[in-house]
Parts: sequence; C-alpha cells; structure tokens
Amino acid sequence: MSYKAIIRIDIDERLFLRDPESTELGRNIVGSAIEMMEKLGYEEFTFKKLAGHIQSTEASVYRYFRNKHQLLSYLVSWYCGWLEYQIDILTNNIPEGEEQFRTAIRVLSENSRYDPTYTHINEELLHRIVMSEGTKTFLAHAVDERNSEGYYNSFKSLILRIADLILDVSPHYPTPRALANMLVINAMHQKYFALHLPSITEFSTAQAPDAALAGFLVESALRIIRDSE
Amino acid sequence: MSYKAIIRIDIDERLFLRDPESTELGRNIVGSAIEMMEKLGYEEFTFKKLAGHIQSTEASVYRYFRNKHQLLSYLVSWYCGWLEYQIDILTNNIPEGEEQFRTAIRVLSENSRYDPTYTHINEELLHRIVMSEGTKTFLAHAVDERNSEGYYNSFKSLILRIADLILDVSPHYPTPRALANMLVINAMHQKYFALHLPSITEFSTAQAPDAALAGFLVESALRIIRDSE
DNA sequence: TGATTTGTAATAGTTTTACTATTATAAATA
DNA sequence: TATTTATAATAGTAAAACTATTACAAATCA
Repeated sequence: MSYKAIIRIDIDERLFLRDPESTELGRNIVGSAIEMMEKLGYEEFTFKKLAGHIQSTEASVYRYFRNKHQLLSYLVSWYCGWLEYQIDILTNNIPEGEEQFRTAIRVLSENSRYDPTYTHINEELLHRIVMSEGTKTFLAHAVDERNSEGYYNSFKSLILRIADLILDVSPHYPTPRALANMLVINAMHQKYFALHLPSITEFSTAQAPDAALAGFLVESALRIIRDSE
Repeated sequence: MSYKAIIRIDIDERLFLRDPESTELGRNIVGSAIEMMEKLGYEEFTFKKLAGHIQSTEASVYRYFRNKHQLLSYLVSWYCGWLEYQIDILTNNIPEGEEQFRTAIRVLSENSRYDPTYTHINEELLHRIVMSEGTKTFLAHAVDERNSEGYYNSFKSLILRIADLILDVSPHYPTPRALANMLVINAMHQKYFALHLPSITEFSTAQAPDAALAGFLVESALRIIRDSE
C-alpha cells in the first residue's frame, strides 16, 4: 500500500484568529505574505499591499491575523517548528552525542531549501525573513504579555531541543540553554552580517559560507562544553 | 592647576540633521527621548509624545533628526562609542592579553551605571534601550543604504576593537570578528532573555547575573580561542 | 422546500503615525 | 535701527493600522 505522509507543523492557536491552513484564502495570505515580506521587509510590508496582491481586501486579512506582528510571529513559529522537525528526522538514525549535535547545528546554518511538502510555503524565502526579522517578534514592548499568550513556544522549544543535544554530549555542562540560544541566534545573525555588514564577520557569502558557519558554531560549542565537568 | 576633562562621544554627522549637543533643546530632546523610549519601547514612542513631554513641537524635533529610526541610531551609536571609551580607559593600565579581554567583556556585561559626565544622558536607561531595541538599527530593509551613510560605524568599531583584543590573546585565531560580534550581541540578548524569556537562559536576574554572564562569555571565548593555532 | 442560521469576505469608514510646508519669533549682524 | 539669519511653532497632508457594519453564500433545520 502506497501512502503519502502529510506532516503538519503545529502552531499555537493563539497565533491566529482563523487557522490559515484551513482555507484557500488563508493559505494564499500566508504564501503571499512570505513573498512580499521578503521583498519589502517587515516595516514596508502592509496588509493593504498584501490584499492588493492577492486580490482580496485588508479586512479579510484581519479575519485571519489580529495584526502584522501576529502574522510575523506565526511565520517565525512555523519556521521554528519546521527546523525542529528537520532536526528530529535527520538525527533519528544517528547515535546520541556529538554527531547528533553536529547535525542539528548544520540544520540551523544551512539556507533552507524549498520543500514541496508545504505547497504554499517557500522555506527559502521564509528563512531570509526569519534571519532579518525573526528577533523582532520578541524584541517588542509587549514581550511579556505575548510570552504568556504562547507566542514564543516554538522558539523556546527549539532552544530547549538544542540544549538537550548539548547535554547529550556533555551531561554536566552547566549552562546549556544559554549556549543554545547563543548558537541559534548567532547562526541567523552571522548570515545576516555576511550579507549586509561583511566587515564584522569572516563568513563572506562567497565561498561555501554555510559549511564554514556550521563549522565555526560546532567547533566553538564543542570547545566550550568539552571537559567541563 | 586644576581642570576638568570634558570627554565628548563623537557621532558621525550623518546621524543627525542638527547636532543635538549644540543647543538646550537638542540636549532636552535626547535626554527625554531616552527616558520615554525606555518606558514605551521603540514602536510606541513617537515624536508627538516626545514633543508634548518637553513642551515643544513635533516639527522642532524633526529639525534635529530626520526620523525616529535616525534618533534610535544616534542613541545606539552614542552607546557604542561610550562602551569603547570605557574599554579604553579600563584596559589602559593592564598588560595586553587575557586580562584586557576579560575587562572588555565585563564592560559589555555590566548594567551601565549613571555617569555624571554627560548630564543629559542616563546611561542606565540607555543600556536598557540598546539591549531591547539596539539590533533594530541594522535589522531594517534599508540596512545597505544606511551602512553606506555611516550609521553603523560606532558599532562596527566596537566589534573590531573586541576582535583586536581577541587577537592579542591568541594571534592565530582565524575568526576573531565573528566571535566578537557573537559576544557583543549575546551579552545584550542574554540579559534580555533573563528578564523576559527566562526559560531559555540560566542567567536569572536574581543572583549576581552580571558577573555570571561575564564569566560565561569570557570562559566560553577563552575556551574557543585557546590553543587554536 | 423554504426559512434560518452561520461562516466568510467586502465596503466604508476612523484613528493614529510619520512627515512637511509655511509662518512667527528671537538673536545676531551690518 | 534695519536687515539678515537661526530657530521654533502652527497647521497642515498622506499613509498606515485597524474596525464597524453590511453583503453574500453555504450549511442546517423546520
């Protein structure tokens, strides 16, 4: 019997008003939002421009997302969930320890390739959005309120997953969560700097930057956590 | 002969329309902007609210700064310049190497204390602004244009200063700039997480967090760069 | 089947923010 | 004293963010 596994990235219900996966318009909103936000940047992106692009109206978009910030948070959550899923399947057949950790860091460092499983989501564009705009989800004045509303559950879950992999390598390392958040966020920032402020990083966009960055992050992390009992 | 050293943090002229240090109104704008932005956050802060607070008008504020983003960039630049100055004077009497590096990281990790040299600038509040809003200066769609306008010179200079201190410790370490930006940005983020997303860091705000964070950053960095020739 | 409810999208707004053109006033200079 | 120049206030505009209400279509029920 042949079958197709449909994997759904689970998103906290408080990250939308109406589930965009449930309707054609919803999927269209998310798909086009990704394309437009990547082109325009978060600040220039507006619901009006989005509505014009998909031949709908501002008000219809507001039926799905309370505001622009909620839409960004939805996208970042989706991407964090997707990253964690990639880590899960790629570490599945590897023995616990250093190799699993290396694999996870590689997932964080790579420019995501397009995955046809999710037809309306272009992971490549979404990666660039998360790299440029991702931290804005929690760098907001309403961070505490949003945290209590579950906005950052996917992000926090990803950090804790990496922290667990760190503990698998070195069970007595004292600050795995601090190190995990440093690695995840720096993976994004280092790529951003390579593109826009190249004078403050050695990872140019030219020669195999993904592999070099993954190497930097893995080797740095391993040096930090080795023999630290 | 007794004298008083007046130290001025130099800011690129393209970061303002009229130098706010040159007039009473200008100093008032900067001083009150710091107070209000710390309270309201960048998004909620507006020139209208600022003008109301200092009993002036929106248009007058626009005489000094082209827009809100330029004002934030001015503040972040000032703080980076101030940090680099602190590093300079505190490493002045220390022999080159590990101790200078430790001192620099301590400056980055500490909550800045109020310095009466700059009467209209409250460094403590400014520190919190930079921690919460600082990265937004370069996480903007216009980053390349702004970079060419000198918006990030102070930030880049700070990173390169740290990179030099890293090379003093370990002259053959291959990626000092990547490590320096990781340390500077993570120092800010780790403190932010301690306050707002405590589940993803071990540095709670309770017990001597500054010293613990400085220790984490210094020990991590030294492990990374030691014996890496 | 026809009436009623419910889900979804469009119309037409309001409020707020970001920004500007112009005028008024005070200080400096001739 | 008259004139120029620097500075700040008045009074706007345009666009963005967001909302209240209406219109329509599909599903459900009497």
